[in-house]
Amino acid sequence: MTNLLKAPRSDNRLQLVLDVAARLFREKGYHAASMRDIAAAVGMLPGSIYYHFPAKDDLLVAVYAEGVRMISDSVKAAAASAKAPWKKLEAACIAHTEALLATNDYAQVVIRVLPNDVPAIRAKLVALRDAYDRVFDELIAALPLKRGVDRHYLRLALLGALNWSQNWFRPGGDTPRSIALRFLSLLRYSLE
Amino acid sequence: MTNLLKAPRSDNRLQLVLDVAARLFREKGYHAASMRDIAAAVGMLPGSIYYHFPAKDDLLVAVYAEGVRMISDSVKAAAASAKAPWKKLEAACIAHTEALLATNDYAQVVIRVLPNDVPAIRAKLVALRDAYDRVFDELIAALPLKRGVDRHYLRLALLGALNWSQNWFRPGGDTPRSIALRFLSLLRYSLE
Amino acid sequence: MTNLLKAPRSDNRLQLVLDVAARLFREKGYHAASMRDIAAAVGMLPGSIYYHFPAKDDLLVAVYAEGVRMISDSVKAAAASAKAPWKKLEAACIAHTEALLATNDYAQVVIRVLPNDVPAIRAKLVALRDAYDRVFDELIAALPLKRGVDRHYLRLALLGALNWSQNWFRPGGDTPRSIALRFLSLLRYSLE
Amino acid sequence: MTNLLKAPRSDNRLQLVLDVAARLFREKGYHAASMRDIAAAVGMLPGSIYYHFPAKDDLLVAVYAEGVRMISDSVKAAAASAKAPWKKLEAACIAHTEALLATNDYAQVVIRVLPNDVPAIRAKLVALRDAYDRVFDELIAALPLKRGVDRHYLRLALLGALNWSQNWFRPGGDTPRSIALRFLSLLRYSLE
DNA sequence: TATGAATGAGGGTTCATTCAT
DNA sequence: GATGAATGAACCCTCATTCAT
Repeated sequence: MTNLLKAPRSDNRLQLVLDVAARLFREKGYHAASMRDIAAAVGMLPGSIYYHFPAKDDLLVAVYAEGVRMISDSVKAAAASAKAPWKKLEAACIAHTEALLATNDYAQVVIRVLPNDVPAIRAKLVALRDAYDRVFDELIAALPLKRGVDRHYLRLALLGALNWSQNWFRPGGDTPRSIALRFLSLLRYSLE
Repeated sequence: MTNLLKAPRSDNRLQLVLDVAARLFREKGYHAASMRDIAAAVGMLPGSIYYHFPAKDDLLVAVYAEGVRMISDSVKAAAASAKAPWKKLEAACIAHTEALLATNDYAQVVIRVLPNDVPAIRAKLVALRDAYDRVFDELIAALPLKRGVDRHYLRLALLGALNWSQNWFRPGGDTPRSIALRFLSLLRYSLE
Repeated sequence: MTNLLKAPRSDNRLQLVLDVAARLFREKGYHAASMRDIAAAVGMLPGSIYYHFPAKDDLLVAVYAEGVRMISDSVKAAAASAKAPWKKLEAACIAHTEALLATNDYAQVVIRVLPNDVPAIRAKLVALRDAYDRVFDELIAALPLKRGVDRHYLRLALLGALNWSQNWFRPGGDTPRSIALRFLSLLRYSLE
Repeated sequence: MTNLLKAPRSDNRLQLVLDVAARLFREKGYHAASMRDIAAAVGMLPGSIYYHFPAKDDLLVAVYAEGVRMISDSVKAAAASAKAPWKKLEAACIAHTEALLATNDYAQVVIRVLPNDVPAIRAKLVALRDAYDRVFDELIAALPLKRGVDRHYLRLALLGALNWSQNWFRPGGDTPRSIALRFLSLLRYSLE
């Protein structure tokens, strides 16, 4: 007489490990967050994590993947809620920035931890980041722009400026939303 | 014609230590570059580094300080070589980007290693970064801009976009110079 | 007839670590006995000790606590085996001196390693020593003494003389027992 | 044209090194007081000490020897100032205890640092301690005592109790003088 | 006399990881 | 699923000491 509802139970522990890893990778970075730290925060012993993940590397990959999935979903949903191309991009940037600065440990790890920090999985992390960039490529492709504007560089500039905000953002000042709007408007309108 | 003033007694190993540390911090990040790595690359024993720097922390602070000094000098010199405000900013951005992406291990460390990565010296690193930001504040203050343009956010957007380029730049593609020029022009001119 | 309660899963290496630490701290003192020494004598790797004790300090505290417990138990048992106050004290002094000079690594560490040698845990070590002193305070409180005899100083003199014997005792000469008896009799009877 | 009065100058540096070493050995013990600590407190570089002393061991031996000389002189002088044997011993004990607890870094090192702490020079330190014990042997030999009193154990008990006071003495409480007097009187007079 | 610069060994400790239970 | 106990390598750093200058 097996209980069919029991299945999700095991997922919950794994999910908890992942949540904690995401939080600690965000807070301290990859190297400074040790498996011991993570295990302690989960309420497990260090060795027990290895039942769920074969190595620390894999934990980071899993967090990264989840981070990309989450921010991607959230950005896509935001974009879908608007009609006009610029409004879509605007909604996307707001969602992106909010995930990055406030909402979501997973998403923050994707920006905080550099692929170069873990050479063994660099390629995987880069691939995940790249996949996410496609979302913005599409939104930018839909914009009506003056001839000669390089859409590739526009994406690089926009996301670069937003991503870098992780380095100077302090809660209590401007909101992620207003940061996103300001950056967009700097790019959209002529300065002179 | 020997230099009688403060002639260093031996060939300056301290400088070499600093150079090597800058290179390894840039390549691997702070945590992944060990004192053993640095010592080995210098050709010293690990303990010998401590004659020159009391702790790994201090090595990073020294590299950071030197990085800020170098990039700052180079950016100021570039700006001084132009007359018009926009041309000054342009020269500064080019110098900044070149230091960041190609030229200078020290400068690259300032962007690559996050203050948050080393909590014990976070404040020092932030202060050094901030001091550098002032250089751009001045250049931007001199620009003739439309009323309503937020100069603070302009600096954040511009430097953010440029700094983040460390994460996607690959030698052999666009040059640092052209990256700087493209970003500037995206910001300067209306997109539509 | 197996013990179902709290059966230690493997042969208790923690106890072995403690025993070895006690021996080496006694032989060499705290600073001269390295974690590597202790690990080697146990047959472990240095890092493995840290599974059982978070720091060398804690190892010493544990040895000290065990030393105080052991000598305390042994002294109390000896005292309990006699009736008259002076006989009780005599038995206690003999037990104390035997633990100190011959029997017990743990007890010897309590006398050999000075609280001042490890400032970080000085207070803990002093507290443990003080707790032990109480045992003798009680035995001395029960003595029938001439008016005017300071019982506090009597304890200090007696234990001081006995403890210091660690510095001149050589096995093969007078036994701990006879040392204790001689010191006691010097104090008990008039010299002139 | 040499200055004949210059000679003592060089002695002063050596003397300073010795003074500082005595102070630090007393404060921290032998192992915890590093050559760096000593050099820094002298205002020298670590290597410079080796001009005066070939090794740390030798520094300790020198401090020990000086300590024994000083306390010996002081005890002998005190004893010489009294006439009666018991008064001589009393004066000696007071001088001994004052040197031990308050006055003299050198003397304190002789009690604080155990010969066992530095196996390489154990024999030398023991010999120095032993030489000092002779002073008390003579004073005790002169006492008029009841037959059967073991003078050897009397010295061991008396000095043991006094020396151990280093472990419980706190400035501000009883003076070294009164400690010495109390211990002597405990031994001298019958307790019952 | 002393310094500047280093050595070589070893200090305490932490790391990711393993594996029998 | 997880624990208890350990491994082996590496961590940052400090030690007493040396020696050309």
